[in-house]
Amino acid sequence: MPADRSFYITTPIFYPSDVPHIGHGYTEVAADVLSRWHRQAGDDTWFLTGTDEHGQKMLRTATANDMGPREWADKLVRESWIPLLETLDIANDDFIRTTQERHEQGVAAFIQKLYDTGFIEAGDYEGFYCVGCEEYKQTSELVTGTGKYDGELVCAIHSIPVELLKERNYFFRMSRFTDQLLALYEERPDFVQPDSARNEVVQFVRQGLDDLSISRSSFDWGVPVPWDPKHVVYVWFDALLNYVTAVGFDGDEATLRRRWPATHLVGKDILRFHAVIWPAMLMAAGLEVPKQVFAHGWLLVGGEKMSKSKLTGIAPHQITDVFGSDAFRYYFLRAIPFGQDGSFSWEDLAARYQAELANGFGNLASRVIAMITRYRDGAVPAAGEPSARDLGIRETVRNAAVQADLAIERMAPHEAVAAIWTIVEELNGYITLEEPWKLAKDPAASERLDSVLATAAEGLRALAVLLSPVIPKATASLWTALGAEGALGGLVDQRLRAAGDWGQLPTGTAVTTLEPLFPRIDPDVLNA
RNA sequence: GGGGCGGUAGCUCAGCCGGUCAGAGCAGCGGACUCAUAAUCCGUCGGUCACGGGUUCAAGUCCCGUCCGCCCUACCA
Repeated sequence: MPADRSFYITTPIFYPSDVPHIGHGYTEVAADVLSRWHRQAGDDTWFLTGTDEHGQKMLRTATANDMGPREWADKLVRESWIPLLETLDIANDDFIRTTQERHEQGVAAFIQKLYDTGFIEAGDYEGFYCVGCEEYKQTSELVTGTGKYDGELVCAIHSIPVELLKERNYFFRMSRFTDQLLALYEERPDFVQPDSARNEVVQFVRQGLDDLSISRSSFDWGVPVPWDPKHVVYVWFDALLNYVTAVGFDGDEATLRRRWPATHLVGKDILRFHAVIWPAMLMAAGLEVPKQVFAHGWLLVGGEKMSKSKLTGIAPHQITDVFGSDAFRYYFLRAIPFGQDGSFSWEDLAARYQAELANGFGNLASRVIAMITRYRDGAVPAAGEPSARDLGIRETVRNAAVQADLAIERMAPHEAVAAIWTIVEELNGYITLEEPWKLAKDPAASERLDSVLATAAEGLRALAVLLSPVIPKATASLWTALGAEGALGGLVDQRLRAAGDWGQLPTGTAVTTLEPLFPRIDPDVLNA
């Protein structure tokens, strides 16, 4: 694989009026780990996230809060969304807001291009419109209201009355792309993943696509339609374009060529926008479709999809305040097969923190550093002729590195972590079998003790590198304690695809005190 | 109503094209050990694989039906 291959990954851009919960956090963390891995592997990596700030709903919540929409968005981004990224230790390369000039200008150029080439035409649209959904509803999507709205037609989702509107709108001729899209799904089975998501999309498109109304004239919070400024661009059509406007669409061809196409991480609920509408838009514009649209699962709390209305919503800081950002990152990537729904519970989180991070990895680091300090004055000794067991450890490390990289390649970070964790398990077993504390009492076993400690230290070196995309803070501490920076350079500069190569930590490297990487959590805190 | 995905040990889940597939981790229990965050290592208990039929020499594994759950349809990642 060429070292300079491009890897461009995106999260959905979030709607600022939402309150950040662990579902948003999960998406961010997944994208972050994948991008950190690729970046550290030497790929030309770009990780984009951001916010979706246009639309009628945004305008109304801003008005309700006595603010202008832009001012309102600024406040939410500053107070909620940027802090979310900091809470989770997210290393995104860019943060796009749909109210930025670079985006609005790109949207205008894109829609003008489609208009000029006949993919957008004017049409009349009349229908029931739900303000909450920001979209027109079919009558089958409406129910008869009760209580305050007794007898009125109300939206089935929001339970508020719909408005009968007639608009002279502009339509995107999406229906023309039905066959091309089906061919795309057929030719590139990986375009939509996992398979369950792909099946849903294919079934949906087979029923045939309608044209899509992509402008609104009843309010003005959005990107003006260039040839008819009384209209603004429909918020989804606007929002999807962030993925290209952020990397140079319309103006910076070199950057666009360098980054695009992207891997899109999305939640299952917005799969259609990304797997149907978005590629159709790109086809119309003559741009490449995305590399992949990957729908991850929902977090289930108490067996049900996490929900604000059911009070099962959990704010990311509730977890990081107790366990730290590394634990959040590790837990969600390790415990949930990427692409499937996953159960979250505090009990499971606490159990894995204790068993895997504290007792497994953290304690391993502590015991190795402690023994090198105690038996060899803190200097990593030189290994002698390797025993079969020593060679076994080397093999474990090599395999783990290879398997982890392959797993990341197929969007299976949970498998990558599991592969890396075999090193933790093997190394703990190795130390128990070799009993270095006994070797230390026997002068004749001195050389063997050197080998055992050197093997363990080198194993830690590999672990620090391989785990750095997942638990960057703990691995940075370990890297420092190993004294590796002087000889090998910074942790994030270590090449992941070479992490399994044996013998990188030099003899004589001075280790230093290591505070517990994952200290035990006071049970009283957990029960609080 | 239409579509998708599930129902396997107390818990979370592996089990691809049918033939050691009845498994893993955690929890529980017993033992070893002491370098380490009362950590580690070894052993062990534990399931009529939702239910009822069917195909087959052979079915968690395929087919039909039933029940239950979740999701999409109907923009909370």
